[in-house]
Amino acid sequence: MPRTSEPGRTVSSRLLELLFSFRPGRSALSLADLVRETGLPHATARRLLLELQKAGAIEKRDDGRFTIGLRLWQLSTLAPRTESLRALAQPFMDDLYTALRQHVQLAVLDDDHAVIIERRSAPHAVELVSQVGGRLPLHCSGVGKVLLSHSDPDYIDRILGGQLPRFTPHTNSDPSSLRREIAASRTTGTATVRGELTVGADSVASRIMDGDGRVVAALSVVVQSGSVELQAAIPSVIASGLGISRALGWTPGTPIRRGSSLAGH
Amino acid sequence: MPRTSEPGRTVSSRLLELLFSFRPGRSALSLADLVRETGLPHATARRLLLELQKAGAIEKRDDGRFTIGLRLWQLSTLAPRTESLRALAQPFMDDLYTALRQHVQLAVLDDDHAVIIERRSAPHAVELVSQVGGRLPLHCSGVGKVLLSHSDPDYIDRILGGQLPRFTPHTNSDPSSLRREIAASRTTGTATVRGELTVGADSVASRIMDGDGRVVAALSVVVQSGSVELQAAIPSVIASGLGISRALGWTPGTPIRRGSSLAGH
DNA sequence: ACGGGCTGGTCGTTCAATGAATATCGTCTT
DNA sequence: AAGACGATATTCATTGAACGACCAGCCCGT
Repeated sequence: MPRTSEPGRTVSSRLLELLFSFRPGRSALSLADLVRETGLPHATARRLLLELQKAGAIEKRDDGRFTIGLRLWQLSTLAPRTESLRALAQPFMDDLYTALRQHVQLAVLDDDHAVIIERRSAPHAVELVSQVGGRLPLHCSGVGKVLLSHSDPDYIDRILGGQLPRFTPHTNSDPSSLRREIAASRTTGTATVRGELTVGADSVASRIMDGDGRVVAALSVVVQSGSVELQAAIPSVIASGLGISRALGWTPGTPIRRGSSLAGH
Repeated sequence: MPRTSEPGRTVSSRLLELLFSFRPGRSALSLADLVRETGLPHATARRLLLELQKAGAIEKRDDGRFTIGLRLWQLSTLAPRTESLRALAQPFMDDLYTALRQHVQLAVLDDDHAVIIERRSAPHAVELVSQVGGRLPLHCSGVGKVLLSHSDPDYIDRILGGQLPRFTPHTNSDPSSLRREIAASRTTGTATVRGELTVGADSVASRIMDGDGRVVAALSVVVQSGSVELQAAIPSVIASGLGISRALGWTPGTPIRRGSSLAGH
């Protein structure tokens, strides 16, 4: 007797679950991998994967493993808040990188995390945890604090009231202390972290506004602890952030608004 | 009595059809737009769109229109032949751009087209038809000719035997003439086009090899007709292409193979 | 007030989706 | 060589999830 599956699971949900099984570090998955990941029966997974493949959403490599397809990548270039922002920000990031020779990151808010949408990487600088497309926690990353501090109060409450995992001994996981930091970040438009996410990595971030004054992104520089005086990097990050904001149509007179946090969940 | 729909159309196909309705220039679609585009009934389209939204594949803007979601963009960063290739190629493209101050494009082969996966754009250079994520025809673009010439003979036959649309009076749509060009391109590793795709735009392209000697991409420079002597740009494009190839693990001794054309269809 | 275009929601019918079972292939192990 | 294993393919009777006609608001411009 078939129909063993839990009800409420739609075809679409299974299809999307298969798609989103691909993660950084697990970007080439075999049928068996996907079955393990999703818990779907072989036959079901295979059928759905063939449909995904036919549409070009995924591709099958010579070794039988599946990878994300180029058609899906093309689709993703249509995502707002990435391609246009990236294109505008690139020259500024190049300049900032040239000036400092340190990691430069651009991130936006999504679903309780800061998502890195562009980076300039120094080959021999600190090793970083995440790559383009990766996610950073809001409470202990430079870009995260900046983005969080310019969100809705409700959203801030939810984040600070939830899990605040500690990544290093320096991670600040105290809600009231964080709340003070957030308040300060909202007035200055910047935030700094010292070894809170990765031991030996410090970061300074600054906000980026669109033409309506909404904080839509954050720009940061990550340096090895002690290699560069972080304070000295702040003005350049602020200036570059303002430059990108200007390119987005923002002018110094425009009042700065909280970003529409697109609250996840 | 429902069930009017043509049989053979699966849920998955409808879901993917909705997703792939998003195109450059049509990147924010309302429910009604998507219904028109796909021919699905309102209710069906809405149900599927809600599932896509729940999974984060698409997002709903304040005005009710749907756009590609950030989660989907994150997924796409896992696509092979894009992110890794882009990251490696970027410095070389920067250098080439600095040297020439002209459009620089990086493209790979997919489904009968050359797909642009990265670009450096000169603000005041020729207006180009396509953007990052866009597609170029194989028979009348620089990158297209290079990629085509390093494909399987069967694939070349299929392309040259199919439709060869003419975009300008200079478009070469004669199969036998194109075959000679392709053969030449295969020996030199480069190709030039003069106003074949866009009037007033000339282009020169060079191949890029991976560690196994497979031609996996093509690099091109696009200039306004007459503004720069195209011949003069060729050496720099070749050198940059070789630089990227070296970064991919290729060494001059490695024999050059036809790329695995991932034949569409 | 009215029509047209849009989004949001309901519900009985039915066919596409399901997954246990089986086949097949390649690769180790004994 | 035989057997065990893990993987990818393929089949098919059963059934509940997907379907879409229909209806209800809502916001326009007229």
